[in-house]
Amino acid sequence: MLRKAVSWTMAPAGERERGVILAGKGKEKKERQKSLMDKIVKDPFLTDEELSEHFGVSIQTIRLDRLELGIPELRERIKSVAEGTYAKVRSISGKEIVGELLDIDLGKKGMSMLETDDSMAFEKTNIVRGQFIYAQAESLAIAVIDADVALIGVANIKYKQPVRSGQKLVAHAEIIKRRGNKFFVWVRIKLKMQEVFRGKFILVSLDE
Amino acid sequence: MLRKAVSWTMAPAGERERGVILAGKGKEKKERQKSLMDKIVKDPFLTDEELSEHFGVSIQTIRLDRLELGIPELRERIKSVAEGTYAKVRSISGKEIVGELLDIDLGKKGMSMLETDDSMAFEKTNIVRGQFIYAQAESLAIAVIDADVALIGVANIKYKQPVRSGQKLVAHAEIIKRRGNKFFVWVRIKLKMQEVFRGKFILVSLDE
DNA sequence: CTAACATTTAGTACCTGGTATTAATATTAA
DNA sequence: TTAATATTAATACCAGGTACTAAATGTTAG
Repeated sequence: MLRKAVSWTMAPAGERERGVILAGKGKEKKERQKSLMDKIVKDPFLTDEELSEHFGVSIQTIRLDRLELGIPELRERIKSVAEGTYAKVRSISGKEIVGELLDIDLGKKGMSMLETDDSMAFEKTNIVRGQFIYAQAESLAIAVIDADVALIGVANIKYKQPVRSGQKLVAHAEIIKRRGNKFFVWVRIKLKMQEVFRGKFILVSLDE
Repeated sequence: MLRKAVSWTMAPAGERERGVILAGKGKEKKERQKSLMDKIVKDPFLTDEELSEHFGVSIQTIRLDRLELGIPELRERIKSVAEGTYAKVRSISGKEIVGELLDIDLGKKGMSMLETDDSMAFEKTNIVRGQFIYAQAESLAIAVIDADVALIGVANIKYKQPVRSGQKLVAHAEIIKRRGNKFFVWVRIKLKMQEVFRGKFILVSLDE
C-alpha cells in the first residue's frame, strides 16, 4: 500500500552504502549499533527500556536497531541461554553413569554406549574431547564393581584414535583381578570395529 | 452451564475407580500437585496451558497449584535457569578450560584452580569423581599448548588421594618436551601441599 | 436429604516486554 | 529547496502470566 513508508524500514543503512553519502548521523547509528550488539552479547538480560536509557535514544530506536541487527527480544535471548545450557549440565554432572548401560554382570563385566554430540567436541574440528571418553570408561568401570561406592586409585590410559561428534562409542569393561577391596578393571571403547580407547582402572571399594 | 460438559472430559475412565471414589478428591489434588512439581522440575519450560492439557484440568487449577506450591511462572523459571547456568556453563563447556586459569605462559606452563562442589562428587561419600579432576588436568594441558587446537594422544595418570567436595584443587602444567607437532605435558594437581593427581599428556597440535 | 465445605472452573482487569504497522518529525547532504 | 536517512510517536495486538471475584460442582458430615 504505502510503499514509501515501508521502503524506509526495508532499506537498512548497513546495506546501502551509496558511496560517500553517509556522514554525521549515520556514524552515530553505526557506532550505537555496534555498541548495542556488544552490550547485549555481554549481558543478554537487558530490556529495551534499559538499553534506551543507556544510549539516550527512544525505545523505538532500540527496536529498530535490534531489527536491523537481527537480535531477538529479551525473552527469546533468555530462553536460548537457558535451553542451550540445560541439557549439557545434566549430562556431565547429573548422572552417575556416562552413556547408556547396555548390559551388566555385576562383579564381572559390563557394556555401555555413548552417543557423542557437538557439545562434547571442539567446535572447529568436531573431535570429541578426551574427558568425555574418559568419563564413559570411568563410570562404567565403577558400575561393574558390585559395591555401593568405588573410587579410582590408578589409571593407565591410551587414546588410540580421535572420535568425531555424532559417532557412537561402545565400551566394554571387565574385572580382571581382585585383591581384597581392590579391583582391577580393563575398559576398551570401540567405534564400530575400531578400538579408540583402552585403559586399566584400579578401583577401591569403600564398603566395610 | 458448561460445567457438565467439562466434567465429562474430567473423567477419563481409566483413572477414576468408582469403588475408591469416597476417598477421592483430596488425594487427586495432592497427587497432581506432587506430579506437577516433578514435571516442572524436570522440564521448567512448560507453560500453564501445556500443563493443563497434560493433567486434564483447567489453566486456573494449574495456577492455583503453582500458587500453593510456590512455583514461579514460566518466565521466572526460565530466567533463573539462564542466570544460574550462565556463569557455570562457561567454565565447563563454553570455554575450553575446566577451573579458573590463574596463570599462563603460553608454550611453557600454566596454572589453574578448581573449586570442587557437591555436583562433582558422589552423593554418599562427597568424594569428587575422577572425571572432574581429569578434566581440569586435560584442559589445562591443552591450554598451555600455544596452538589453535590440540588433541590428546596418550595419557598416563595416577590418582594419589581422594578429594572431597568443597576442596580447592590447584593444577600445574608444564611442557617438558616437544617433537614437531607433538607436545609432552606434565600436570600435577595439589590440594594444599598434598599432591592428589599427576599425569603425563601427549598432545598433538593440529595446526598446519 | 441437606447444609457446609473443598475443589475446580470462569471471567475480568491489569501487567511486562515485546511485534508490526503507519505516520510524523529531525537532520543533512547535494 | 528537495530527497534520502534517522529518529520518535502512536496504536493495535500478542503471550503468558498475576490478582481478584464469582460461581459451579463434588464430597461428606450430620
